Amino acid sequence: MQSVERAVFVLGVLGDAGPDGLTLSELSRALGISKSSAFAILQTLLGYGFVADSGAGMTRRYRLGLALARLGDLVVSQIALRDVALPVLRELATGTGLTARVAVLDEPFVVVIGRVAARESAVRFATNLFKRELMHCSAVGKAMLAALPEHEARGFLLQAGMPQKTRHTVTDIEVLMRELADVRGKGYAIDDEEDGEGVCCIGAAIVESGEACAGAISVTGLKVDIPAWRIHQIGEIVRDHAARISALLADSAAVLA
Amino acid sequence: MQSVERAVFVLGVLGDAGPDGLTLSELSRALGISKSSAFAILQTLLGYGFVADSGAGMTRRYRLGLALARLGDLVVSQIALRDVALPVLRELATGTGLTARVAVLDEPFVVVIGRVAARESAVRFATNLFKRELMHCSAVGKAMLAALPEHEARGFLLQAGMPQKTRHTVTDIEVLMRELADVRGKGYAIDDEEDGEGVCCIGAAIVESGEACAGAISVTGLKVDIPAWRIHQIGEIVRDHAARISALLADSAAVLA
DNA sequence: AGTTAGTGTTCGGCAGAGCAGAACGGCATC
DNA sequence: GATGCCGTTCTGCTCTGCCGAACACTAACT
Repeated sequence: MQSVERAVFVLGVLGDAGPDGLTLSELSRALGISKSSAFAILQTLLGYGFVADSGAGMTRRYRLGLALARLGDLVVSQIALRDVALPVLRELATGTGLTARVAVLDEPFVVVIGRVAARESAVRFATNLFKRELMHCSAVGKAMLAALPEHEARGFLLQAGMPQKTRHTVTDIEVLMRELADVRGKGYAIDDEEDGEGVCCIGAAIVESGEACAGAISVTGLKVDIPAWRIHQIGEIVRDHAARISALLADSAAVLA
Repeated sequence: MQSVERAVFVLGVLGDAGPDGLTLSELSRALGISKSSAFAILQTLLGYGFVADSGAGMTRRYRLGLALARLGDLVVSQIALRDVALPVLRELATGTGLTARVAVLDEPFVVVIGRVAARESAVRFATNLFKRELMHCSAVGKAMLAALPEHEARGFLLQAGMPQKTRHTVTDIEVLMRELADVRGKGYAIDDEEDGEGVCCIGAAIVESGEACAGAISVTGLKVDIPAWRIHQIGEIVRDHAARISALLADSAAVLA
């Protein structure tokens, strides 16, 4: 569906453009389509608030509209896991002094849906929320892969690919599958500078009442702040908090039933 | 642009449908279009994460996807006013014991972009964030209307209409314009059960360094908790907090320049 | 088991939606 | 005044995206 596809691209480009937005001509050039086509799409999206125009006379600029904020808020509020996990994450963050995060599966990717920064953390981990991230080089991703049936895990890795993000990234699928067996044994996964240089994460999966994997949590810190001897200790803490979230999730599901 | 319009409608009904989503047939009936058309649109949106499918074999269910959360988050983060206002709103909420909110103008409507609930508030004001609301029956709306040039204010009211939401709603434009003159004099606007029965709001506009109106803030409480003699006192507090936000906003703009 | 009503998915043919390109009217800057 | 570049409008051609029907399948009754 070409026309819808183009509309999606428009939103993507406007999103990257920042608060000042783009002019029609810039947009049409960025998309490689004619001005008139871009104009028609913009007018439609404008009518429903998906884009907004800074109506300053001529050389009007277009940016993302508030209707997207509304829909986005709706999506977030529909994720039961988020509300359940955030209070526990706060404890986890203060307990370990690290930044804590929750993520869910978005078919071949993981998406971080919540974050609690550590009070004392010197560094801000400004990872962008709600963005699709690769599974093979993050603690949440590997924790989920380990919790999934093996053929599904393989399928996701094949779909998304395993690009080398740092020199520590595991790019061989068989090596990773062996690591996942180890993760299953220990109950937590480690990302040792595999996504970002100098950054280390430890994560554990959340399982929905014996069923499928519902998500995962992790703590993030600088490699310097996480010496080898603390890893196992932190791993067990993360695993236990994940288990508590799993239990809470089962309870809240039971209330609804 | 019909095709894009339909895609927007798809997102709209999926949003209303809740976390469980809809099946393809339900969706096509709700939209009044053929199954095959709805299918094509869904496949396109699915590819970019705007919708997600609970891939359970047959009778697959579609719901809003996380890409919308990403874009929504982007939109929110692009609103400079929000970050500036929220700390001040916290003070306002604790100071008055009422729920505080920030809103911006979305051409003929207002949109609440932030909220700080009062600690002790017995009632939860679960007004939905980021939703377009009418200007003529809210404190933030009237505060903005008063801060705008009169012809613009009239234009917005005509575009959006002035439906009667409660028996206290002002539905006559001339009556409202006279009230706006009073608002300009006092520096704050009152919504006295004009939007919801028993609910009372007091708001003030935020002006961007002498320029156009950048937004507005308000406090919300039950009519019972806001006796007549407190209104003026609260109004002045709200006005002063709005002025502080205006000043902070000018500072942050100056830093960028 | 057989029937029926529901599902999601695919295919083809027709029509009109949406494409590009050119033309128009304003606002700048040179 | 001339020259770019802006957003917007128009027109005709073409290919997109529409619908209806057919298909594979599940689930619930009979």
